[in-house]
Amino acid sequence: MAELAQVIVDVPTLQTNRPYTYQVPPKLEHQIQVGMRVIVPFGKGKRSVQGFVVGLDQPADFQGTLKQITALMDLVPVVNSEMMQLSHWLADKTYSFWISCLYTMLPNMLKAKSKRIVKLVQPLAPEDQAIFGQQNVLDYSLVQNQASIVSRLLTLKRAGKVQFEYQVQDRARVKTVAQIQPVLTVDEYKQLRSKTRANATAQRKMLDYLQSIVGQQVLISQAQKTTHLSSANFRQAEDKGWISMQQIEQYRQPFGAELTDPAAKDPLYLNLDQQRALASVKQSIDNRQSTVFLLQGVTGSGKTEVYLQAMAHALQQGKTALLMVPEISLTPQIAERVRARFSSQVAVLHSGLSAGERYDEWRRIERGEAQVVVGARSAVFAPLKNIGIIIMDEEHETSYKQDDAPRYHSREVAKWRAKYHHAPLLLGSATPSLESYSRALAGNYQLLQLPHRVNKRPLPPIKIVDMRPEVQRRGESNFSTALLTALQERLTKHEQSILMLNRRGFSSFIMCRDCGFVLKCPNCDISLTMHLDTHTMRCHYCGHEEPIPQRCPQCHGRHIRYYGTGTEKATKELQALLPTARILRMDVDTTRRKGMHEKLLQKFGSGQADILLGTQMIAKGLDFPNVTLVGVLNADTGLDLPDFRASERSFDLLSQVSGRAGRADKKGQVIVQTFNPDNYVIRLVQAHDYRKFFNTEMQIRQLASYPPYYYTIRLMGSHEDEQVAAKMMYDIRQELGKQLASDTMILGPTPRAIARLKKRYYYQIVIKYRQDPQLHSLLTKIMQEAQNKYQRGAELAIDPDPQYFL
DNA sequence: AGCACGCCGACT
DNA sequence: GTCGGCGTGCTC
Repeated sequence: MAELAQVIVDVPTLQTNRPYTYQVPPKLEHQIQVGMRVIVPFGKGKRSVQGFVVGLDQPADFQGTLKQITALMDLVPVVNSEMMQLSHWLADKTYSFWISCLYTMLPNMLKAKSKRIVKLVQPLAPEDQAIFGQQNVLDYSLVQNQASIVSRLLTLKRAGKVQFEYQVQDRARVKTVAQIQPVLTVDEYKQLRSKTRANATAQRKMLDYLQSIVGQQVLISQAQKTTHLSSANFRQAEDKGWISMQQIEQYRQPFGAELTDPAAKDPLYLNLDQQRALASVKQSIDNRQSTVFLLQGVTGSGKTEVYLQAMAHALQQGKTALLMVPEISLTPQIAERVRARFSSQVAVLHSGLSAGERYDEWRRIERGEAQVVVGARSAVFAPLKNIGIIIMDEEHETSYKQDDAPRYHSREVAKWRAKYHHAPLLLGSATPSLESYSRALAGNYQLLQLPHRVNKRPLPPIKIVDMRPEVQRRGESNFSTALLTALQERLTKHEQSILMLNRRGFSSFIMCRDCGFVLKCPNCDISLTMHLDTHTMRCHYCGHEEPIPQRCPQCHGRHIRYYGTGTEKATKELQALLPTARILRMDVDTTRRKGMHEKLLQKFGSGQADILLGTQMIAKGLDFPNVTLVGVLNADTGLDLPDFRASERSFDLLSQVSGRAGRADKKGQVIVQTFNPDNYVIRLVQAHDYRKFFNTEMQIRQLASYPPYYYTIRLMGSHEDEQVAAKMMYDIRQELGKQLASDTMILGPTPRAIARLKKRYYYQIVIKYRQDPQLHSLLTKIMQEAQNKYQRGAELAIDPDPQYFL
C-alpha cells in the first residue's frame, strides 16, 4: 500500500533534477514499487512524461494539490535497489541529472518516446482542415519545422479549436514468434485427409504434416521450412480448428554462427605466474573481500586465461561474473573465448547490438538466465545479482570514460559495485594507467604480475627506422626500405603482417599552397577531413559535409594540397610497391557497416590476405598466429599532442601493437618508423620497459602537477555568444578562488582548443587539487546556481577526471 | 524541455 | 486599441 510516490521525471534540467511527489491512484496502490517506470502529468497543459519511482510514502512538503500518476509502465521494477543507490551516487559524483544516470544504466528501449499530437475539437474552415487531411489528429513532429503551419495551429489552439496532447509510448518490445501445436489425434487427421479433394494439395500436405507432429510444438518458421507451406496455410488450419497457435517470447540472437572450436571449452594449463595470480583472486572471491587487483602482464602472457578461470571459480560458488573490455567490436576474439568457455551462460553487451538485441540481453541478465556478462563501458551497469568478480581488461583504455554526461569512468563504477557485492575487482593491462600503477605501488591495489609470454618466446625485437634520411633519399613515402624488405620477406614465406597508421587526433585536411587556406567547418572552427569514398569534406564533430573543392575558396588558386595520409592513400601506395600482396584496409570507413569489423578480421584470420593495414583499431586484442611482422608507419603522430597524457597513450598504443607479432610459435618482428627516433617514449617501447617509462613519466607529471599527483576537474561553459560564455567562466573562477584549499590550482578560463562547436562558444577552467574536501560541494553549488545566475542559454558542464584537456 | 504568463512594438 | 513577439519562471 502506497499512497504517495516520489518520481524523477524525464526532464533533464537542473531545475527538475529532484523527486516530485504524486498521488498513487487506489487501483495502483498494491502494484507500485520503487524502480518502476510511470507516466505522470508534468507542468501546465496536457503534457505527460515518463518517470521513475524513487521512493514511496515519503511525506510531501509541497503546498498544493498533488497530481496523480497516470499509469505504471512496468509490472516489475526495472531498477533494483542496488541500481537505485548506484544511480544516485553516480549523479552526485559526475554532477549530472539523476534521470540521465537512470537512463544510462538501462537499455535504450526503456526510454519511452514522447509524441506530441494535435487533436481537433471543433470543425475547422476548409483551408485549416487541409492541415489535418482526412484525420482529426495530427502528429506534431511532421509539421513542427513548417513555421506557417505551426503558427496557424497555435492560433487555432488559442481559439479553442484544437488541443495539444502528449502520448508517452513505451518502445520496449518483446519479440515473439508463432508456434503451432496439433490439437487433433492422428486418426482424426487421417479421417480429415480422406475427405479432402484430390486436388487440394496444400490441405493434404498440411494434414500429412500435422499427423507427423502430433504431441509436439513446432515453431511456425520451422514448420514452413519443412512443408514449404505458407503462413496463410497455417492460419487457415488454425481457423479450421486443426491446430492451435501461440505467440511465444523469443530472445533476439545477436550472435551469428555457432561456435566452432569445442576445445576452447576446456581451461588451459596455467604457468606458475598465472597460478599465483589466480590463487590470490580466488581467495578474495572466497573471502568476500572487495580487493582491487592490478594484473600487469606483457602482451601474450595469458591474462585472458586467468580471467576465465577466475570467472569459472565465481560461477562454481554460485555467483555471477562481469568482464569488461574496451570495445567489443575491436576485440571480438576475447568475447568469443568467453562464449566458448561458458556458452549459453554468457550475455554480451556492446554498441554493435541493435536496440532489441540489447534489450533482450539485458533481460536475460536481469532474470538471472545469464550469469556471465562481457561488455564494453556501459556493461558495468549490467543488472547482475550476487556478483562474485568484476574484471576490467585493458584498464588503461580511455574508452572506459564516457565523454558526455554522465561523465563516468567504468573503473570507478566497477569499484563501487565490487564493494557493494563484496567481490574483488581485477584490473588487467600490459601497460597500466599511471593512476592504477601508482596505486598498486602504494599498496592501495594488490599488484599481480605476469612477466613472461605463455609461449616462452621473448617479446619481439623492435627496430626503429629514422624516416628523415629515408625521405631525403626517396622522397615522401609511407614505407621505408627496411619495412618494404621485411614485408617482401613475409610474402615469400607466406606469413602475415599488420601495419598501423597512427592517426589519432589528426586527419587528412586540405590546404592551399598559395595562400595557406585550410577548409574549416562553418559550425565548429576545425578543419574538415577528406573522405575519398564519398568525395566529400566532413566535419568529425558535427557531421557537416561539403564537396571537395577544386580551387581554393579564398584565392581561387589551383594548388590545393592534401595533407596527411590516410589509410586509403597508404594502401594505394603499398599496392603499387608490392603488386602481388593481398592487402586489407581497416579503418572507420571500411568498418562503418555493421559486422564489417568481424568480417575483415575473419578474412585476415583465415589467410585470405597478406597484409592488414589499419588505424589504431588494429592495435588491440588481435591474436593471429601467422602474423610475424608488425609495422608502425608513423609513430610520431600523437606524441606532440597538447595533452598531458599524449606520451602515455603513445606508449600504450605502440606496446600494444608490437604485441601482435609472434604470438604463436613463430618468431615476431616489429618495425617502427619515426621522425623522432630519440624520443624517450619510442626508445622505451623498444626496450619493452614499462617500469622505466612509468618512472620517467611520473617525474614529468610531478613537475607539472598532473595526475596521478593531482586530481583534475574540468569545467566547461558555453553559449552562442562568446562574450557570455567568457563572462560566466570568469565569474566562476572568481567564486572558486575564494574558497579553495591553498595547494589547489585553477587554470583558465581559456577558450577551448575547439572554441566553437555546433555554433556555440566554449570556455573552460581546469582545477588541479590534491585534497580539497570543500570542492565537491562547492562545485555542486556552482552547478546549481548556474541555472539562474547567468544569461539564458548558458550551459555549464563539469567533467571530473577528464581524459583530455583539449 | 515546454508551456503560460506578461510586458513591449507593429498592425487593422 | 489588439495581435503576437520573446524574455521569465515554474513544473508535484
